[in-house]
Amino acid sequence: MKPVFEHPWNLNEAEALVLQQQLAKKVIAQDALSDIKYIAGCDVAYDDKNDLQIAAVVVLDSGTLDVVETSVVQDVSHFPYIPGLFSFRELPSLAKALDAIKTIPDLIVCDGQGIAHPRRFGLACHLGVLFDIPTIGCGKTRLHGQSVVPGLKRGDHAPLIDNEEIIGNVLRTQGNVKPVYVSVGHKISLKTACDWIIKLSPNYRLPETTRHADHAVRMALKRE
DNA sequence: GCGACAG
DNA sequence: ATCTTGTCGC
Repeated sequence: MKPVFEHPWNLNEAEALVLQQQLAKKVIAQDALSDIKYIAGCDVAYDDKNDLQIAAVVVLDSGTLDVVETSVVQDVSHFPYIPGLFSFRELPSLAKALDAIKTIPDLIVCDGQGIAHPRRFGLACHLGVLFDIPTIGCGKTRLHGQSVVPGLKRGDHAPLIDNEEIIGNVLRTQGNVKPVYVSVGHKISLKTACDWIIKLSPNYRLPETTRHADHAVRMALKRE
C-alpha cells in the first residue's frame, strides 16, 4: 500500500515543525471506518550505532487475532529522535514496510501517540493522514497532557487532558497492570479506539498488534 | 533557570 | 529505543 500524497523526509527540525502543523489540520477525530476485517500493528527497532532501523507491519484477522501477513524491512535513520517530532524518525521505514504489505489493513495500531501530542499530531496521526487510513495511537508512556490514575480493573480509564481538552485516555487493559495511553490517530473516535484496544488485549498489557510487531523487529534485529 | 520529554 | 542480573511467579 502507498501513501495518498508525498512530502519530503529530508527536513531539518524547523521545517518538520512547519509541515507538522500543516498536516495536523487534516486529522479527522471521528469514526469514518468501514468493516474492520484486518488490523495491523507496527513497530521499529534500532541497531547499535543507531543509524539503522528495522520496521515491521503485522496484519491480524480482527476476529481471531491470528497473524495473516508480516512485512519486515531495513532502512537508514533520516531524522533524530526529537520528542514531538517522532513520526519524522519512524515513518520513512514504516512506509517502506507498508509498501510491501499485500493485505490492506482497515485499521492500524501505532506504538506511540495520536493526538495526545503538543500539536495534536503524533505518529498515529501522521501515518493515518499520509495513507488515508484509520489509526489508533497506543503508547506505553505519556508524552503530553495530564490525567488522574484510572481504576484498577480491566477497561477502567481516565481522560488525558490538555487545556480543558480531552486528548486521549489512560486505559487499563489488564487488571492491576500499568495502563496504556490511547488517543485518536485518524478517522476514528476515542471511544471506538479504546474498544478496539481492549479487544486486542485479551491477555497482556499491550495489544496483540503491537506485541507481534515488536516481536518481529526484535527478531530481525537479532539476526544482524 | 527548572522540569518534561512517544520510541 | 537500548544497555543489563537476578528474581519472583504461574
